[in-house]
Amino acid sequence: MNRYDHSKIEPKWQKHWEVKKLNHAREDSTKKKFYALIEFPYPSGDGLHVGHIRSNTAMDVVARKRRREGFEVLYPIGWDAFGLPTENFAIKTGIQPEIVTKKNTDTFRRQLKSLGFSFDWSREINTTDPKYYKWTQWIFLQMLKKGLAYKKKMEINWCPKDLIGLANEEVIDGCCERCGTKVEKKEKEQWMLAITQYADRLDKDLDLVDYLPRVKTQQRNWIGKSEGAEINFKIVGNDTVVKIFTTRPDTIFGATYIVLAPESLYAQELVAQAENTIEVAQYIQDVKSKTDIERTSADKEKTGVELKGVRAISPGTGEEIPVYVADYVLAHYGTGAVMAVPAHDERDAAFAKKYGLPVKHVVESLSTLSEGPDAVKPGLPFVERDAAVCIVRHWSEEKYLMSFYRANGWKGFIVGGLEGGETPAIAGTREIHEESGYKNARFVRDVGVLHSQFFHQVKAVNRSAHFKVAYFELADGERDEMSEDEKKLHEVVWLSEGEVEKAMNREDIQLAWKFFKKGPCFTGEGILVNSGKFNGKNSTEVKKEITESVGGTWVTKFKLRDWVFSRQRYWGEPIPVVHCEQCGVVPVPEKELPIQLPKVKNYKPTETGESPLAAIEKWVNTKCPQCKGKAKRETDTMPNWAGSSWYYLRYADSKNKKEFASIKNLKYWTPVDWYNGGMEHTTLHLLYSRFWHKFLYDQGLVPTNEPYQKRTSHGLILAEGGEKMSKSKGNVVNPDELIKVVGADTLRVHEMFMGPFDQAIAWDTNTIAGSRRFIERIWALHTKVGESQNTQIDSLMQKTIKKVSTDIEEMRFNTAISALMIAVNDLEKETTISKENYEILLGLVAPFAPHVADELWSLLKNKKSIHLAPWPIFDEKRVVEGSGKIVVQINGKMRATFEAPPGTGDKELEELAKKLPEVGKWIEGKNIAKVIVVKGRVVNIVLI
RNA sequence: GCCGAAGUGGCGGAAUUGGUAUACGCACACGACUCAAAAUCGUGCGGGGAAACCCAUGAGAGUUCAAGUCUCUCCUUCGGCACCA
Repeated sequence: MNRYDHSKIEPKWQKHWEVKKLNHAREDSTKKKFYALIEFPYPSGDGLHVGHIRSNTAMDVVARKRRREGFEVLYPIGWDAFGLPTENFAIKTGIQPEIVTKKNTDTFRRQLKSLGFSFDWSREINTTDPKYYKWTQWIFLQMLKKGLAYKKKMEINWCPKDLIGLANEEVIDGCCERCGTKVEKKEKEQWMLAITQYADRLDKDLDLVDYLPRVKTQQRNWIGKSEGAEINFKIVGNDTVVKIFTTRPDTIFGATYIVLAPESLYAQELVAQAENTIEVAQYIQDVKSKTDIERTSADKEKTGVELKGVRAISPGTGEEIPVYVADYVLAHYGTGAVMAVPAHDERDAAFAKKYGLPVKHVVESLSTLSEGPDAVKPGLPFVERDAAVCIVRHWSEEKYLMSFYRANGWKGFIVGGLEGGETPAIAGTREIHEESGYKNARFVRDVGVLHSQFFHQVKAVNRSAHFKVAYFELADGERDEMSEDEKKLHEVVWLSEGEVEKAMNREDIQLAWKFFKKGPCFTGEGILVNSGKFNGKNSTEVKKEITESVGGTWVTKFKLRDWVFSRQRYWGEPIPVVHCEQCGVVPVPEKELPIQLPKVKNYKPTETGESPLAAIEKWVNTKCPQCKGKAKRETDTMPNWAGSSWYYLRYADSKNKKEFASIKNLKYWTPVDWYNGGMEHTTLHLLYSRFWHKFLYDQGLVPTNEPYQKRTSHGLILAEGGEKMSKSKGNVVNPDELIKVVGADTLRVHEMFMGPFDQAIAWDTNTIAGSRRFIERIWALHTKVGESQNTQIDSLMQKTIKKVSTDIEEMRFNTAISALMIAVNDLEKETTISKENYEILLGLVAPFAPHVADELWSLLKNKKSIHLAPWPIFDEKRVVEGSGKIVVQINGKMRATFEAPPGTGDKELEELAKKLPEVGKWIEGKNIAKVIVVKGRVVNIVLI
């Protein structure tokens, strides 16, 4: 056999591995286990995507390496087969989803097998198999039992033309994806899962697992934990109390009104008490009829309406303040009501500005310089001083007067002390004249107040300055000469807005400018004022104290919302409950599971928006398990996230008829050691399955707190133009064709070599030739195997073992292949290669190109598969120290290289370097300041 | 707006973690083989320059004997979240 023919080799070895059950995982093994997992595919009609191949190959490489390292490896596969595309296909064609699913999974199975993935096919699962979804339903019942599943009225997206409820992803720009009709909102009772009860643990336990940092942060942001205070605001004249949530209880003395979310219970309750009930009710109605996009679009102007005659008592000041209903407050977060502090919250500021509401400042900024010559000197006392900061506009141009102080390099505005209770208007006018000579400055307005602590170099004291920022305009350019003293201290310049922003080099001055340009809304930490007994204190430090003083409580809130678990669809797991006229919602007894999907003729939802199951009377009408009276089955089905929330557990014991998986098997296999999947699943699937797992853990049904020990993510493969691959764009790459032409091994190698595994990359069919050549070269090398002794080659192969081994662990597959290519290039130059070195090469290539590796391995008269051979072990003793090439730098620039035996002393290297002619011409007649020698690598000669 | 990742040849991308920038592959050019082509093999391949050398890792500063790598500022691109009080 001489020619490399992938079309013969690949099916041959695939069959061989299957017959020998090479990839079957055994839980009775005495070996240490390793559970490798990829996200099981949705078997779409498009067939396998090159993206699937990328992540499957990656974990296949890891799994194959682990087996050879002596682990008992579970690398399973199955089908996440419930879902919309199949159902929509059924609606359109009338073909049963089961039949479509069967056809699609057959295609996927054939394709995956043709790629030689080392899946344990004996554990194959399918979420649409009643033997599987029996347990999905069973887990739901356990949640129902524990009160984690409940019903709630929710709004769904409703297409009035297709008469169908739409998932969010089916709504494009507020319109139905398929018919373009504007989507309406419709209220429906929906099943919910209380994932929020696990919010804190889902956040905290991220500390226990080894996930990609970006996965962790994305989950943390999604969960959105934040701490704050709940504080009651009494409504004047009756018993109503509005509880608000705030993370800034320290600003409570600045609350000038409160705001209720339109959908909140508070709004519903208080609308009747308002003098303008009709107006408010109309506003609430208007908000409801808006689409999500209209409501949340980027920088939409805030709207709202006052509840006239309704007043709340601010618990800090005891003052009566107005009550508004406005859609910038969300009903589902916090308590659905907020106190508005326009002085210290940007949103409240915008709203207050629009509706002319009062602004009360209660926190003043305090910046303390801690770096540079003006940094506060510890130990020195502070000298307090009131001062005006003067922002001065040019008389004819859009320019502002800045003052550059010579002593400390401070670039700011003209500052002058306020003597004996002066106003900034008076003091400012005087100081502008004194410091710049300009005579006709006119005070326009106060801008804001801020405090600053720094070391005053001229006065040699720590200064605690209270800056009152004021805005002036010059009437004309009339000016006196600046005094010599002033000229020594600073110079004044006119700068445009952009130049001002670039020039300012102190935090306090930047804030002064921000107040001037954008209004004095200050959202930072600072000193309290106008806050009764809390005046002068640090705003952050007294948060809890203030909360307590107004009778509030300190609480933790989450952005995460409960999971809407109902779908008004056919192709999903039926929710296993019945609705009894007598007993209400009754769970189906566990022994009656699974509740199977009945066969139907029409897969379209009913006109009332219920799932098509509602039309199957024989199925719907049933008896109540409790009272045996008339009852109707729940016709909602589960979302396709349900089956995928626990599938990794089923793999541990996929044939079990008594339990979803035996605890014995779970104890052996779980947690999943390494789970690779897409970033797009970070906040849904990954979080949902962590939630289910924790629930099962709490019931004692699984042995671990977390399902996945390690989580990594692959980058997407895009079409050649860089867009997403999609059937509609016609840019999908067909793997069958590629496998036929270049072979599975080449395709696998190519996908690993394309680029960094975790980054998105555009497909490029042209470059695949390089991967094919690589394999052909490995093939050709087998004719060179013979007697050979070459320590250089031995060393190279040892280094390659090390590089490939660590690169696989870090998922740097592209550089692993690159190292193998380098090895092949060097081996090609030899006339003979030792069997040992060739076997090392094959051993390292095997996880990437398993078929050709096994074929060549057998040509070397090995009886057992290469995939049963131990993973090559790096032997440091056989590594020959590098050739001893030393780089000579002059002032850090490479000028020459020379050879020196490894272990040459530093001094000797220096002397050798100096003797080189290329070096001599640089150092001749120059003084050498010093010479730096990096052991065995660099000699850097530094000239003066 | 906030959070995260990244900017290196014609292209995909390397760089022992601060020590020869452009490994490996693709494309391209030339040569060998061939009647010819493909395949294969060999050589070359960041820019400027005859050369000595000089310039180059998004831009600008800084630290260092030495910076793609560290620090700061800015620009661009891609992801995620988006009125979360």
